[in-house]
Amino acid sequence: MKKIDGAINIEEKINFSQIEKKWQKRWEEKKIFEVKENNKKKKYYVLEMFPYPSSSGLHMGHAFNYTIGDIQARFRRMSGFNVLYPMGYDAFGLPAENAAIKAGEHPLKYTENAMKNYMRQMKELGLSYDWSKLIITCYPEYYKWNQYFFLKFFEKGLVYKKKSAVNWCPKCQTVLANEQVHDGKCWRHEDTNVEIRQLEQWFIRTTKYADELLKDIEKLDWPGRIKIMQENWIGKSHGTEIDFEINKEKWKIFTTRPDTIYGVTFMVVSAQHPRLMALVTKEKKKDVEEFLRRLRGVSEKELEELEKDGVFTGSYAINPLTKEKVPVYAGNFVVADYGSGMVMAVPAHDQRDFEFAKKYKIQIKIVIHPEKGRLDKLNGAFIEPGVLVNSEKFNGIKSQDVIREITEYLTGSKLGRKVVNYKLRDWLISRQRYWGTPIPIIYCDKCGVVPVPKKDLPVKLPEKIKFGKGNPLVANKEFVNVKCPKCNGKAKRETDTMDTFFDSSWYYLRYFDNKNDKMPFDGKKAEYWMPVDQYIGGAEHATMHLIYARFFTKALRDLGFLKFDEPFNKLFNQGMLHGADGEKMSKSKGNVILPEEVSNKYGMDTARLFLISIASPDKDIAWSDHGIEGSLRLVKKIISYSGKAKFGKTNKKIEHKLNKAIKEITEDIQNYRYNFAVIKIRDLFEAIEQESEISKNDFASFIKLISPFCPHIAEELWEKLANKGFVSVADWPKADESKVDVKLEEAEKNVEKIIGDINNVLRIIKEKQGKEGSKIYLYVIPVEYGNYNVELLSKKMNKEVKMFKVNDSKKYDPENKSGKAKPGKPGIYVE
RNA sequence: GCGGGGAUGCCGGAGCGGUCUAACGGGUCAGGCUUAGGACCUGAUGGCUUAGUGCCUUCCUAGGUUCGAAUCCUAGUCCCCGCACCA
Repeated sequence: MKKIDGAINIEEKINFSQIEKKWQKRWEEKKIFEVKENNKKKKYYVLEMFPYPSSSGLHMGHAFNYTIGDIQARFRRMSGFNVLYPMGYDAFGLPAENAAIKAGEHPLKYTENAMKNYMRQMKELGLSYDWSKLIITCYPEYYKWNQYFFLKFFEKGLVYKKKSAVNWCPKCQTVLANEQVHDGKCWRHEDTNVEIRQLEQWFIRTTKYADELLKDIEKLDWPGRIKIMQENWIGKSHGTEIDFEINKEKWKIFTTRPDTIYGVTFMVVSAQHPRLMALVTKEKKKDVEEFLRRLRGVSEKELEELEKDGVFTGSYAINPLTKEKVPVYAGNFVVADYGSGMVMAVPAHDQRDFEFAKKYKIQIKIVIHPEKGRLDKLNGAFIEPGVLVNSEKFNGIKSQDVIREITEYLTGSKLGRKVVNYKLRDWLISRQRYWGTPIPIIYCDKCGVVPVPKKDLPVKLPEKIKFGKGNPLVANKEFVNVKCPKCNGKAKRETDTMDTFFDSSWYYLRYFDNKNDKMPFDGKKAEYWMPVDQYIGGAEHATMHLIYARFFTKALRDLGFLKFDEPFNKLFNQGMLHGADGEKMSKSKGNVILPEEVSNKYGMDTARLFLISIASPDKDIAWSDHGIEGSLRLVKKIISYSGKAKFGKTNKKIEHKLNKAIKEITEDIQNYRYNFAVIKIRDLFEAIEQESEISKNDFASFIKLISPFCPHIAEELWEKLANKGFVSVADWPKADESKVDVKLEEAEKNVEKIIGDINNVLRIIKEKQGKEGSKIYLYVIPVEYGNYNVELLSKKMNKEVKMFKVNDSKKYDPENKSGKAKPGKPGIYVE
C-alpha cells in the first residue's frame, strides 16, 4: 500500500470499549488464562502485591502497576511457560473498620463492595489474571490458616506474649493504630492527647531468623536499594556486652565502644525499660514518676523529636574495670528494646551522652586523645579514633586496636563478652481491633494460656457486632465466653486480632491451592509453583511486608511445609504514577485520573501503551493528556494499516527489520525495558507502513509483538486476519537471525543521510539563489546503484528524483557533481 | 545525623568514556494535502557558516583524570526517598 492518506477519520470507526468488552468476555468464557500444574511445562509465577480494596476504587496509578505485571505474564505465557498470574484481596484492615465506626456500614459489606468494584475494574484493564485462583483474606476459608500457622508457631516457640507500649485514647477507651494518631491526638477527638500504655501483646520471634534474613539478602535478585534497606533494617552490629553491678545485681549493657569504658561517668536506662522501677530508690521515686508522666503525654512520633531528658534514679553502678561508682539515670533517648535497654554513658566520646552530661552537669572524662595533639576543652564529643589515656594499662594503645583487647580482657575476667546485636525487633502482631483474624488463644483461670485445638478452627469473627467504645470483640459475650478446651471450665477468648501483615506474609502460597480445606496448601503444588519467579510491587513494602514474607517462608521451611529458603527470587519495584501536576494522585488534590475516563477517550490499550512508554517502568512518571496522543496515533495507524494492508511477500528489508525487532523486543520485555520495546515497535511499524506489501505471516508476528502491550486490539486484528484462536496464547515469534542483514541497515542509513543532504542543498539554493529546486539528480558509485530506493526517495522528497551511475556516459550532469560522489555518499545536483 | 538515588535541550525522558547536538514521545515552527479546519504526510527545532561543508557553544556549578567526558574522580549547590537518639 502507499502511504496512509489522510481523510481516514478512524475515531468514528474504532469503538475501543466495544472491542475491549468483546475480548474480555471471550477470554473469560474460554478460560484461557487458567492454569494447573503441568510437569511437562516450565512454570513461571508472576505475582503482584495484592491490594487492599479501598472504596475509592482503582485509579490510573493502579493500572500502571498491574500493566507492568500483565505485560510480563502475557509475554511469558506466549513464550511457552505455564504462567501463574493470580490476584487476590488483602481484605482485612483499618479503613473498613473506620467506615464502620463513622458510617455505620459493616466492614464486611464495605469490603465486599470495594472488592466487587476492584474486580470489575481489573477486568476492564485487560489484565490476564487466572481468576479461578482468587483469594480473599477476610473469609474464614483463608484466615483459618492464619490461625493454623499461629498455632504452629506457638508450638515451636515462635510466638510469645509480653508487655508493650500502645497508643491509647482515653475518650474512645481503645487502642489506636499509628495511622489513627494525628499530631499526638486521637483521629476522632482533636482535643484528646493520646497516651502511651503498656499492654500484654502477642509477638512473633522474627529475630530468631535475623541472621539468616540478613545473610540470604545476597541470594536475591532484587533492586539494590531494597536490599540495602533490608540490611539497614536488620541492622547487625558487633559489639561487647559488659556487666555493671547495680545494687548488688548484674546489669548488662551493650556497646560498640568498649575502648571508652574508662570514660564512663554515668549510666542511662531507658524510660520504657520494664525493670526501671527496680533501680529507683525510695527518695527518687517521685522524681522518676513525674518524669514518666511527662513522657506519657507524648506520642511516639514526638518522642523522636524531643531534647535529651532524664532523671536520676538514686542508684549507682560500679564500673567493672575502674570500680568507680557512677550515677544511673533514666533517660528518654535510650531505646528500651535494643541491646539491653541500658547504656554506659561516655560524654567525652559520644555526642548524646555529651549533651546529657552538659544538661545535668555530669563530669566529662577524656580517655582518648587524637593521635596528633591533645584535647583540652570539648565543644562536643570527640568520636574519632585516637590513642587511649586515663585508661590504666591500656594507655597509649590505639583505640581501634584496644576494642579487641579490652573485650578479650573482659571476657577473661568474666565481666563481659563479644556479642552481636540487631536492630530488627520481634514482630508485634496483636491488634485491639475487630476487622482482622482472631488470635486462636483461650485464657483459662485454671489452665492459663490454652491454644485453640486445630480441629476447632477457624475461630470465626462474630458477624453481629456493635461498634462504639473499644474493641467490639471485648463486648461480644458469645465470642468471649468459652469453655476451656483442656478442663472444660470457664474461660475467655483472646480478643486481639492479628496484624494484617500476617495475612500477606503467606498469601502467595495459597493462590495455587485456594480451595484446599484440609491444609493451607498442598506441598506438591508448592513445589511446582514456588518460589515466585517475579514479584512486582511498590518500594514502600521494602521492610515490613518483604521481611515478614521472607521470615514466614523460612519458618514454614523449618516446620516442614516448604523446601526452599526465599519466596521471591526476583523483585521489581514499579515507579509511581503522579497526576498531570506532578503531584501524588489523591482525591484531595483533585488530580486523580480514572481508568474509565481514559478508556472511553483513548481506549485501554492506548493507555497501557502510553504508561509504559513514558519512561522506564521503575521510574516515577506523570500523567499527561498531551502525551497519550502520541500513543493514540500509533494505535490508530496500526488499526488503519491492518485494514488496508496488501498481503503478499515480505521484502528483505522488512524481514531484516522484523527479525531484528523480534530479538530486541524479546530482550527488552525480559528486562522490563518496556519503553524501549515500544520505540522498536514504532520503528518497525513505520518501516512496514512504507512498503507496498508484507506477508500475512510476518504481519501476524507484528501483531504478536504488540499483544502484551495492547491485548484487545491485538486480538481484534488477529481475528480480522483470520488467524485461529487467541493471539494472547499464540506462540511468541522467534527471531530468524539469518534474515538480519546489517548491510540493509547501512543502506537505509545512507538513504536518510542523502535526504538530509538533499534538503540541505535545497535550503541553501533557496536562500542564496532564491530558487525552488524541483528536480534532483543523484550520482552514485556503480556498486551502490541498487542501494537507493529512488521511488521512495522521490515520494519522501515530494520531488522528481533521478539516479545515475557516475560512470554512466549518458547521465545528465551540467555541473559535474558526479565528481563529488563517494562511497555511501552520492553526488547531488538540483535544479 | 546515617544510608540510598537524582539534576540532560521548550517539556517528559533515553544515554552513562569516542559513533553525542544527544534515542523516543510531546510541544512549537515551516511545507504538503485539504474549500477551510481537524486528521494525516514531510521536514526543521543551540549559534554561526556552507550547494550537501566547516567551526564554536551545550547535558546543575567549579576543578581534575584522559589522546578524548553528558558519561569517570574530587568538592560544592539543589531535589527526592528510606531509617532515624540503635549506644
